[in-house]
Amino acid sequence: MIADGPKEQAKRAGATIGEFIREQREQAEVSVRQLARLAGVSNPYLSQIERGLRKPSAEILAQIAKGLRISAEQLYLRAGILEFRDGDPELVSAILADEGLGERQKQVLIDIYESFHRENAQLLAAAESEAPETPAAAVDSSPVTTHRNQPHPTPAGK
Amino acid sequence: MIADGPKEQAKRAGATIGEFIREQREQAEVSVRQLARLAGVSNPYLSQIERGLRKPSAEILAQIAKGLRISAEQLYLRAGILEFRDGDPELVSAILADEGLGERQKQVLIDIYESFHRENAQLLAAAESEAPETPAAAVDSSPVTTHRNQPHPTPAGK
DNA sequence: GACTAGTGCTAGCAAAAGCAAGCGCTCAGC
DNA sequence: GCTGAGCGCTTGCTTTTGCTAGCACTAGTC
Repeated sequence: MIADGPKEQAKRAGATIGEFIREQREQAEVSVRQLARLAGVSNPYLSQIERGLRKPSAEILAQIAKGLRISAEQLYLRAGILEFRDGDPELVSAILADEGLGERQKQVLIDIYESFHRENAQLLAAAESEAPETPAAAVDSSPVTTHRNQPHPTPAGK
Repeated sequence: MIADGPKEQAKRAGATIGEFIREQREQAEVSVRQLARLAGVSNPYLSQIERGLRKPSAEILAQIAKGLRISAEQLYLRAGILEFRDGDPELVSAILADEGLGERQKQVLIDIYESFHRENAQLLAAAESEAPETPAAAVDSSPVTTHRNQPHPTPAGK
């Protein structure tokens, strides 16, 4: 499962996963201590993880994911525990092809997906017009801000 | 992600994963030393894992999976690192890989997708229990008659 | 019998993971 | 000024992980 060079992979993963956790934490606008408390890990250890000084176990990653309110798989992917699965170029097509969903459920999912995309695109455009000298920062901060403001649709499809 | 009682879960996982690895090894008719060599871990450590004396990291599990020629995800599931997911694991991966979404938006989509699947599974079960004498009518009225993929994630072995 | 090859496991150790205690710093309030 | 609260990080410790060296045992060959 580990493609090649477990040591190199782990080293790259160490830098990647720590940066990713920090990004998510900053987007959520919580401090190291706050996230550590939410996640149930020690704050020095979280700090070390973010700086790539430690390689956390899957269990710790799951706890951090819980604190960040994201799925553990996302952290596993970036930590190299799971592999990205290529193959589906179009998410909409994949949704439509899923035989475990009713047609209306498919439409609900597609609508939500597309509305997320539209909002992200609008925020990205607005951020670029406001801050043309820092486009990376604008991209990083936009999706979470949008998600916060968007009311959750209830899964009512039948 | 960890459902309940991380300590109890880990303890049960310790017994479960070790027994599972031993079963797979015995089915493959290889010795502890042979599998250890194939997997690139020490044979005493593999023996300890099988007997539940140690809790191996995801990296070690991935190596053992490679030696057993099974997917690492199977071992992760039994070790409690991954949880079973409703629906198509490839669709979940596609959502996670979509770069036009924020991480929390991805989580929202996955949650909704899974809840749809659970609803459909329940409706399918109810339809099958209600209409044993008219199977054709039950098939027509159910939103989804067949589910292509099993709830298990597909093996990612390469 | 001795020897070899293989078996699973014990014991002890080094390295790594994860933690608690505490540091120096910044900021707000008095 | 002082104090308290919060910040991220350092340090040292305990526990856990994963390993090496080696043991006792079995089976086969001479």
